[in-house]
Amino acid sequence: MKGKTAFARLKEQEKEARKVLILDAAQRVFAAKPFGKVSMRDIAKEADISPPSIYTYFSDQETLFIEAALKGTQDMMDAFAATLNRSGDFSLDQVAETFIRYLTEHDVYFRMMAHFGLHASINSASLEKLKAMERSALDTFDSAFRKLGARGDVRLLSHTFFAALNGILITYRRNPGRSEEEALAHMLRLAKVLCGLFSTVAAAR
Amino acid sequence: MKGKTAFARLKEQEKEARKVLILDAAQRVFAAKPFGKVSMRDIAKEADISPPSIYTYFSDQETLFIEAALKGTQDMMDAFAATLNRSGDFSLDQVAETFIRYLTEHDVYFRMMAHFGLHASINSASLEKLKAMERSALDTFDSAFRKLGARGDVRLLSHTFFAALNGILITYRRNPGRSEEEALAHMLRLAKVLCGLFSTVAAAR
DNA sequence: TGTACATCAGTGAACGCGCGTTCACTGATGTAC
DNA sequence: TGTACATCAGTGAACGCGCGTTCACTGATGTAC
Repeated sequence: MKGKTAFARLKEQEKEARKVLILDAAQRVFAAKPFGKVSMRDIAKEADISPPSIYTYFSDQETLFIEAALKGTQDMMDAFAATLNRSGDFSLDQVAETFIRYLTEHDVYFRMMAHFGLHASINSASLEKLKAMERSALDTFDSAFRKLGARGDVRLLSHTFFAALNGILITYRRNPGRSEEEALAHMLRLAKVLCGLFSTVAAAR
Repeated sequence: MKGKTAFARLKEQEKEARKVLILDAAQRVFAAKPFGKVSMRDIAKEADISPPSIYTYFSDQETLFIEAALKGTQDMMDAFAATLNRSGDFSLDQVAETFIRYLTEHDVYFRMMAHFGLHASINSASLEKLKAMERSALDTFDSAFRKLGARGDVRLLSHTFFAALNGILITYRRNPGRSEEEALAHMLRLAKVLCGLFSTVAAAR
């Protein structure tokens, strides 16, 4: 009995590992083309398996896409937090700049989040994961505001700040006619303006 | 000769009118389903013509979609300006609230703009139109900031403000688990926070 | 250890579908004489 | 005014394609005795 369950557990782990391989392949495909143009065949090819194999691990396309997007977003938040920890600087300016830089460099994740924002249709388990990630980002902003001396309803400031950063990205990330560096420079400039506003007011509270 | 050109002109006008009918039908379809799921057959059906007929007026799908999105966005900006003019109130608060309310109620247009921001691939004539529209929105913000007493580089403030409002919309427009009214209320609350920040700083300059 | 059977990840081929677009044709309207 | 011809918006049917997904099968691995 015990041997059997151990064996079953091992098998499950293997299966889980192969799921992750497929999810990673999916993310590489998403990085290369718009969400709506990614096919099961694309992902299978990238993962080096046949298209039907995918159905051993995911019941259908939607499930795979949502899991991939969630994992991608989670990976992004982890990397974002790691970068901040490495720098040791949690000032509002630093957080904002890291956020903008990070999402500009890895814009797959930004497109994923934007996709959720635009066409949200998601089950409650996935939703909970997504909310948990947003919460962790907001916590980071909260502590930056507290450091600035803000008191009271810091969360509302964090919501606004988070939304504003997202807005800078969606509005100016693709600034046609300008180079990517110019677009990035513009976004960082706007983020600085934003930080200036928030700092003044947060400190004044 | 003169009769002939007059006739030709009339014909052209008719053709233009029928183009507009198709574009309007397209907009109604876009309002009902996500951008990526709209087909030529959908639009033909809505316009009450056969799918091949569309090709008399538009060379291909991409051309039709871009023209529809541009017309839609233009119509939106016109209606936005008209609403502001009707109220006669160009304060920052009023402009922001109208912007949020307008794009929440007619979210086709917001999705169109977001689509441009995400998957921008557009020719230079269309690009120029789009930029002109953005400029007109920014002008509105500029004058609101001037009214607040801001001097100097008002445009940078307008860019930031515009981006931040877009961000509030994309981040909280679809807040799953909350009703539409609650989402709207939250967005208006954040917009107020934003206006507070901008007002303080603009006035202090 | 050897053999018959069970399990199950993985596959090539195929199915049915909806898509953008083309084609050959129609039929209404305008033109020429 | 009547007739033969030209123009052109509009159409039903069809083409070719890529898609998500299913199916019957294979072949490797594990199990039972």
